Amino acid sequence: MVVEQLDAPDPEEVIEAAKAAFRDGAMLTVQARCEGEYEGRTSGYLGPGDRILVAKPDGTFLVHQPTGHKPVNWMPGGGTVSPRLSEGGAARGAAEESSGDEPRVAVLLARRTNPSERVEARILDAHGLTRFDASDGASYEESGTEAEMHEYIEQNPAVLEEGLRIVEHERETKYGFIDFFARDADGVPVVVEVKRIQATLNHFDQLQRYVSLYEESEASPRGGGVTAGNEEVRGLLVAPSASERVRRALRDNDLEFVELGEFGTDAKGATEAKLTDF
Amino acid sequence: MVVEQLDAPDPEEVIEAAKAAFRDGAMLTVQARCEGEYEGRTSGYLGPGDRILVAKPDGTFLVHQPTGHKPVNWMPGGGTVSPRLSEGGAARGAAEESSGDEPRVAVLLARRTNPSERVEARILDAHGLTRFDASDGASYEESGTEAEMHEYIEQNPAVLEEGLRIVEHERETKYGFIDFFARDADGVPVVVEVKRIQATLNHFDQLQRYVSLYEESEASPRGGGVTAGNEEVRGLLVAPSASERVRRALRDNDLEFVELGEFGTDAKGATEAKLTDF
DNA sequence: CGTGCCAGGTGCCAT
DNA sequence: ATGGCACTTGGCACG
Repeated sequence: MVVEQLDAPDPEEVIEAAKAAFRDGAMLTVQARCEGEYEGRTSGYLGPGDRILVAKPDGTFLVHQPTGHKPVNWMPGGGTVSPRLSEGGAARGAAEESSGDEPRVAVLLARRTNPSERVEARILDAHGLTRFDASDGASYEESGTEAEMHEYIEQNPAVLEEGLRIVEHERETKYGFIDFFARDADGVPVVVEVKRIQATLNHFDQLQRYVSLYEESEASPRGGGVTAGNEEVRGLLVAPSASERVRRALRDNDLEFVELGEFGTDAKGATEAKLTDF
Repeated sequence: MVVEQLDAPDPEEVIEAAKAAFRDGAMLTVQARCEGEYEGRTSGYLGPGDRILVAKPDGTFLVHQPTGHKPVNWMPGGGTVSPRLSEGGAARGAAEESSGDEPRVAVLLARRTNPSERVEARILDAHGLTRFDASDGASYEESGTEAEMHEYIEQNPAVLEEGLRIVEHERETKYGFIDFFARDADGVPVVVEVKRIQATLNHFDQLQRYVSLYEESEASPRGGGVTAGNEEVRGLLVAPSASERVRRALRDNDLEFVELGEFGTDAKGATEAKLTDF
């Protein structure tokens, strides 16, 4: 049996099922009305409502509200999720609990260290529970990444500029990594920063950091010359597009923008994915 | 009935349940062996394996493998998820499908525009399905955010430096937003960038951008003076910590680092959360 | 709607 | 472990 479902389990059943699932390395899904609490890098509280809880064998824990892409609360893998029975009432403070005979509720507590943090979900009403003995050996294969864009540029530096010669890829410098260090047709050094998406001000920042570094570090060994020699380093920001703010920032700082989109589909045999389009 | 569970539903049942759930604005969870495919900002493929699929009424769609915090495939809200029956076989290419009498499989297709992208999950074997008519009016309340750190600094500018006076919060400039614009005890202008976490090179970049901008924009109206007057602007990066690289970058560019952690727990009545510590 | 920027960012890979 | 950086980043706030 790959899955095992419980309908409206009581707290004890939730705890039992959760313990068994974690013991056996199964995934657990619970549909429930619950409260949530997080304490760690920040802290927060989520009042009662209907959510889906997911616990994975690697310690991952997710609390999903009915809307939104991100879990409202979560714990990355590496820690542990421990189920336990607790007194009813709000997670907020014990003061609200008046009498001692409140109904017991199931609690899922996810913890980890480094950073030290915890998520607690108090299951006020479990509507459904599913245990899933999942087995998955596949891993996601992606293409169209910036790494591929780098390869494409390295193979076809002329798409950036005629006569450009790539000297080094991922050059490490005192302040960070330059995507490409190159020289133009006249031998002038060129620092290249590549972005797969529309360029932002932070991307401009990066390029500016690398270029000003280069100016410094290469100018200093000259010694004698005052602000000598090598203002002649160029900076290229390569991206499919850029906002006007970014273009102006580049211009004002004597940096250049190279528009490059649809890499890999230009020169080579392209027009392939168009068939499954609609 | 808040939840409705199906055990090992056949493809037709999956489609029916999915249609009904989407029509009624319910959340859908499916435990299944499936393939995944994404096409949009990049493209990618995920071979067969056991995963949990979650579809929300707002168009959110998630594919979760047995490990990892992030869904392996997903679609943010705003689009639509549409269920449909399709021929069996790999999503990879129609060429692999030899005969026409393959078993039909249920497919969940999530799409949106702007950006145009789609995720397709081909459900090869549905182990379990749960429909959840969830109702959740609560929203997450968080504290310890950078916004609160800003408030704290605005109330207690002396924690940054004795005699510092905050002039403006969130000042907009030509290239972006300065967290604080201030003046020190001598009236010298100070640009302040605040980070809640360990400072990174990008954070240094931001501060550097704002400072050099200030130097420019204030120097130009002076007109006559050659590189006149106002090199005298200071830049402060405020964060709980910073790597050595960042500290050096700051030093080399005549910017300053102010270590500030545990904001709000210093001056005020603190030592509160320590009780629920273990 | 785009632009800028924070996020409990997360994940990957390097030293 | 720490650091630098991309990410189908997502999300919010503001012009």
